[in-house]
Amino acid sequence: MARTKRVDGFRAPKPTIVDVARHAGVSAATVSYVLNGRFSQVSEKTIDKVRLAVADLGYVKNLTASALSGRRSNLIGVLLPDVLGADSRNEQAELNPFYGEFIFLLEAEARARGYALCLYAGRQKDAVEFLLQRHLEAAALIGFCPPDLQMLLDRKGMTLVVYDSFRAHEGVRFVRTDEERGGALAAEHLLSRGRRKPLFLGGYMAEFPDHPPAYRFRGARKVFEQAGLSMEVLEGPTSYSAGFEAAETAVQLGIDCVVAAADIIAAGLMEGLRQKGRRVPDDVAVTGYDNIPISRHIRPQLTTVDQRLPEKAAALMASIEEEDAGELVVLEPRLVVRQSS
Amino acid sequence: MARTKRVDGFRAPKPTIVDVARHAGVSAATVSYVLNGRFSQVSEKTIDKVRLAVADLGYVKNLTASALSGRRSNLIGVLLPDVLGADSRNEQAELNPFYGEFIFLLEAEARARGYALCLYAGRQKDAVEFLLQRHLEAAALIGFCPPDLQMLLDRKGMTLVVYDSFRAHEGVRFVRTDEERGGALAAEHLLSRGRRKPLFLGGYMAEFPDHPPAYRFRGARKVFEQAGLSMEVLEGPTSYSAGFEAAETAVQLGIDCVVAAADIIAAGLMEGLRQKGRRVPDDVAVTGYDNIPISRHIRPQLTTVDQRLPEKAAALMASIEEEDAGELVVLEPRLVVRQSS
DNA sequence: CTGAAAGCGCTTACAG
DNA sequence: CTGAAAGCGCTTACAG
Repeated sequence: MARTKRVDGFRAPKPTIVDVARHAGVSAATVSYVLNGRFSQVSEKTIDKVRLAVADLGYVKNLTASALSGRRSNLIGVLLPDVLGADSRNEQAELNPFYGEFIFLLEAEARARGYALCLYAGRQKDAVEFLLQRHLEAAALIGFCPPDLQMLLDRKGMTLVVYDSFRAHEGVRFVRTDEERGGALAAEHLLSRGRRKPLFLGGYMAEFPDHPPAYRFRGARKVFEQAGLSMEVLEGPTSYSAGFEAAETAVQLGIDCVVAAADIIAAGLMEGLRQKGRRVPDDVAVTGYDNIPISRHIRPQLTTVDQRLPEKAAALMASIEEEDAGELVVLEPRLVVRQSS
Repeated sequence: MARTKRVDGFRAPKPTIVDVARHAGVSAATVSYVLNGRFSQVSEKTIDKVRLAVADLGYVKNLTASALSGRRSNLIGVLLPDVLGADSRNEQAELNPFYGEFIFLLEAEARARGYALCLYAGRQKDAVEFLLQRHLEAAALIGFCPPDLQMLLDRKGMTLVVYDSFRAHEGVRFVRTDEERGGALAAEHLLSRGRRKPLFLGGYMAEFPDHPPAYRFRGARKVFEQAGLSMEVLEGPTSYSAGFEAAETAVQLGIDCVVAAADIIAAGLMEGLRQKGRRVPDDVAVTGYDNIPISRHIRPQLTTVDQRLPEKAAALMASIEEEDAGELVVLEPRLVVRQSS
């Protein structure tokens, strides 16, 4: 709208509600009622007149005005981690494929409910301003760990749903998978395959005991401990190269199975093991986590724990929309057995 | 904003420009001038007073109101293909990792210029309504081939930038890579490696002569023809499984190199070839297209053509923002030689 | 069932 | 340099 453009034909000015009202021979208020489905207040005949006028004029409601006049904006803010920026811990600046997939899932859920998504992936300190400025109805925090963002927004009355986080705050909603159960699932599976010398690979358990990898780790450890076994640990970032480089240590440790904190790590590890002449799963059984597409593509195909992304996207939107949604939705992860174990 | 929530403390009402004005002892108009950097119209002393009041009150401008009152919305619509929906031709419903990466790049570019992104990935027929409703300043079309969308929006005065498309429309801007050159790059490389029996794999050249794969195909064919060689063709969707299944035909054809229309196809092909006992690159040299992360991860690492995504994201935003941006920005692709060739 | 009017929070000519 | 006023396009009590 900012820029005027040379137009060969005539520029159709966007009709407003007043134009529709005039065209239909009614008041703007009446048009508004029809538009918003307040049919109890309008006669059938009037409804038809308005609808005809809307069609005739090609009227499209201006949601900006609608939002300003006190109604809902139908916009949901999605706060994403600053993967491209300096905040990121990922030295490769390589994107977890998970995000793209999740954004599409979320968008579809939002659209089905009449919302649109507004993205923000900048620095956390500027996130509040973003959310407050845009008249957003709610915010979904993905991979975001804002220290006081949640309280700040709560004071402004904005609904917040935090995805895949464990930090508990008053009045904030959570959607996540039972990560500990996921780790346990992987461990139980490896045990059932007769593995006895496990290694957990990836994540920063000491530094971020609140992040998913730490939960996966604890879930796996508990299972092995109950079987009288202890699990080695190798911390590291969530990247292919981290997994690749870990192959050497894995070999030195003489382990016979690996619970990787993410598929991408497992993929790197398997290639590293292959180059060292170790066979998967014969010498080392490997499980990943996330069930990203790559896990089906590499050979051997990766056994992994499915995050249930579609269900989580749906739960997230439901949690945003429903007044009485619970404070916490926890979905059960699912083991996907393939060739690597 | 839609929902009222129980708040333990008091709910801080968002201060408005009037509150700031009152606090600073000036008029709302003056506050607006300061907020918008119209400093020539305000004395230094007043500017300070206003700024102080803004800080005191924690004022954040309501961009919805700002947009409505005739100014820019600072919102850009991003139209994505309906990969999850019925429109999609991708039977696996598997997301091209390209999109996630591109969205992040675009968001960063947009943010740096003061815009936010608003996503839409629904049916094409509803896209116009989406764009018109939200008071968007411009739209970026990614993988979208709207028949008359462009003209429709042009009549409404909305800036459009079409990404990776070749359809020429009056007054629409394009950003893309020189796909024909990319195909040529791959072919020249394979020729220089002594390959003489090429196959082009993927895309629907007859059905969609306007889509990138068709251009890549023609670029590659031209190079081989000039060397006196003819190129086999195998059309198909852009998916791992399509590549995997093509391995059989590739072997039957007795070709010694493959120009794949996408990395994901090449990845599937290489695994298929491996299972048939063919070695890459010894028996068959393979090139992909896109340079997605997976191309570095599979073994042998895939030789591919880089799309120059970051540059394209920047060019797209520049094209949206700059009044006098050209109608067409074409970036040169780049060959990335790895192990598969 | 329908409409006149005020208001959402900002911006922008227009006066002064 | 500063402010009063109208307006952006919609919604919502409030009358009738």
